Amino acid sequence: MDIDRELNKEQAMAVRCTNGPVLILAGAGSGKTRTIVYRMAYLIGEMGVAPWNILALTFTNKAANEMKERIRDMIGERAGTMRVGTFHSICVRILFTHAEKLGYPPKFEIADTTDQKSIMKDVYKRLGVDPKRYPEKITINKISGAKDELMGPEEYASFAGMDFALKMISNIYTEYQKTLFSNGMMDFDDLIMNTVRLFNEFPEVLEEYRERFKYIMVDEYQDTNTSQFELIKLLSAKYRNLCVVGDDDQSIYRFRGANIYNILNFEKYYPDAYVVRLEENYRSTSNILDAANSVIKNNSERKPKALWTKEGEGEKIRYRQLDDAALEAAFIADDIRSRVSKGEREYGDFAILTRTNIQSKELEDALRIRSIDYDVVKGLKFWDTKVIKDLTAYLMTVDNGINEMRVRRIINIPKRGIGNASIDKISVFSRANNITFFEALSRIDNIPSVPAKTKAAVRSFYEMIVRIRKEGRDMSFSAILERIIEECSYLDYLLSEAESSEKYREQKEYIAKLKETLDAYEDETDEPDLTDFMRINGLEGNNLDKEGGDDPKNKVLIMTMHNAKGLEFPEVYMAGMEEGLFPGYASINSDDPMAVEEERRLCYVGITRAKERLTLTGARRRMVNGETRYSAASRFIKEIPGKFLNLNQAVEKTERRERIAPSNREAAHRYFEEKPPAFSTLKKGSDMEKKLPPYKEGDRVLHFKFGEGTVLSIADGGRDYEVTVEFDNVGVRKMFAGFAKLKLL
DNA sequence: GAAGGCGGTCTTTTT
DNA sequence: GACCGCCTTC
Repeated sequence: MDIDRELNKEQAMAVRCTNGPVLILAGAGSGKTRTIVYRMAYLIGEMGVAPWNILALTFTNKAANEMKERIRDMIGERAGTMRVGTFHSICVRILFTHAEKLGYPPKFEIADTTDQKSIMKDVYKRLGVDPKRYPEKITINKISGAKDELMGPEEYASFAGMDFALKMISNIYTEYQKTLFSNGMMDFDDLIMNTVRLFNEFPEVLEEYRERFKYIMVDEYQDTNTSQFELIKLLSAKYRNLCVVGDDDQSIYRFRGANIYNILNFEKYYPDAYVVRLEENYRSTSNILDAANSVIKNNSERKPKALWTKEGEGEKIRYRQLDDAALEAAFIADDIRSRVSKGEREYGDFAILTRTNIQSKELEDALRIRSIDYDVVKGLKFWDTKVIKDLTAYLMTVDNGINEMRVRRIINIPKRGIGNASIDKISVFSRANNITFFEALSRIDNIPSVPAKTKAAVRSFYEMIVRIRKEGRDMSFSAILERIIEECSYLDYLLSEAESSEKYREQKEYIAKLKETLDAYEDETDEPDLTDFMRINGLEGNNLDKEGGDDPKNKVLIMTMHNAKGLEFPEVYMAGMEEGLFPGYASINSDDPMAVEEERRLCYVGITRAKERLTLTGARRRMVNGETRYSAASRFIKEIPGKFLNLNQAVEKTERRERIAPSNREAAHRYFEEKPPAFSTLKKGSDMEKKLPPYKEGDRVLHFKFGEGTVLSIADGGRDYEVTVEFDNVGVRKMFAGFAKLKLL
């Protein structure tokens, strides 16, 4: 390892600065991971630090795995004793050893988003809360936010005080927490909060980990929330060897509680912190980098910085506005295909980035039709599927039956004639007698007012589980799973429920995948245990991409920009660059100006994924929530100076006409004749004639969808006029006069 | 208790 | 357009 030759000056400084708090401000593509990995190797190789004294915290499993791999490449097997993982997985490991101190069973389970929802539903029912007045989702978010700020139910109660609505949330929070606890579960936020609690309440435990983790590094520091900050603060307080790496411009998880001020104020919190800035970008051409810079500089809350590169200008960034989402997808797919057929690229060189997951549908269709290999990188989908939820609930019930929620889930799957009324009675009975829900099943005869038919069904369900449990003692997990599927005729059930054969096939694939995962787990674990299995996998969202057919590498990747963080591709498409989608309506309409800034950071992340060629696309028309929505080009496009952009409108026109499906041709023609392009900033040489709308400020107008409203202002937006209208029912909206077709009243 | 129909909501992003 | 929960009917 020759630090001075293999790293630049700043990177080398970051590596050599091993004592005390260090803040590495690492711009996109500045060799951040490289620096971290070298730093760890340096600590071990040059400073004589024992590998097991190093803790590296990341935000995603992907990042953790990459880091592990790279450090292993550098220092070999010794790397195995370093602790590298996500905040959540590290906390799980700590809690695994100490959960009993907090009163949890040592085999606690992790409640994922779906589990949270069903627990919340149960809580609402018991407390008699109206989900219409207090939507579950919002409540879950509030509770999650409280936990991020380390507020337990008691603290929340005193914070709520006499405020009625807050008190309601507080009551729900208390009951929710009790339910989780009695099910032996922790949700994601609990993992962090409880670890902090453990450290605060048991100083000897904290001391143990302080000694263990003498050197702490935190990646993606800009995404940490308050509880995570507290955690690393506690852990690092003794030796103070805390090195955080991040980029405030890439903070994109505020909605999940990330506190950007953790990084913005790091130097205030640690006045003696050594600060290194990595500003040389090794990834992108200067056109791409300059575009990214010019977008992000519109944000107010950021540390000023200047990314630069030795790379040449490269190609200009292309922007294409197509007429609808299908044409947008077709444009991208054709573009990729032509690049590949010319032999310039392989499929694996391309990534298509989207703002939302739903956007992938059209893109997938377009790629599939053209036989282009692709993969969609999806979040937690696998473990969140109905089939997997069902079957793991079965497995856990066979294993121990402790978790009421899981038993309830499957007691009537497939239909056995055990309805909600009876389930509730059993639940009440179990509480009254202080036994578990599953135990109550064996005493179903003692529960009054359950119909005889139902009782018989419950008995046979209970006996089946006990039977499989007994027989399964010396079977592999996947064999037990097969037994369950057989005994319940689960496949028949799926077939009868499935709305399409395609879906059924997919579900069977999921089952096969689950079996595989179970087998792999049993193979590589000394003392396999289903609770442990669930815990590991509940935290690892997408290991679906591990398989991926013949050549998993050579595929076009479709993913959200959130998912793309930390990755890079020779060619990147950013699809859906439209006002209302990106930035999304929620952020535009938010009264918090920081909301749009977060979207802009996401845009910055997207742009900086591209190494050589970046294409931005948008659709004028898009189906959203079952209705057509017209949108103007994203403001982010307008923030990119023209000199970095290439707008080849002529090309677009011919492409567009070719791609229209015959059935839509007529409608499309009509559409083109009527509608001038909405995109407005690129005025030079416009041959469009813009017409002054027939209304003026203060006039009452009618919109085909939004109804009546009053014109607030009309602004010259280049090719078209931008009209702001305050609608009586839907509030203030901005639109282009050419599109909106407002009628004067 | 189950099945089928209706109406409301959702789509931001994830550990 | 899809999904979910609620309601009605059998």
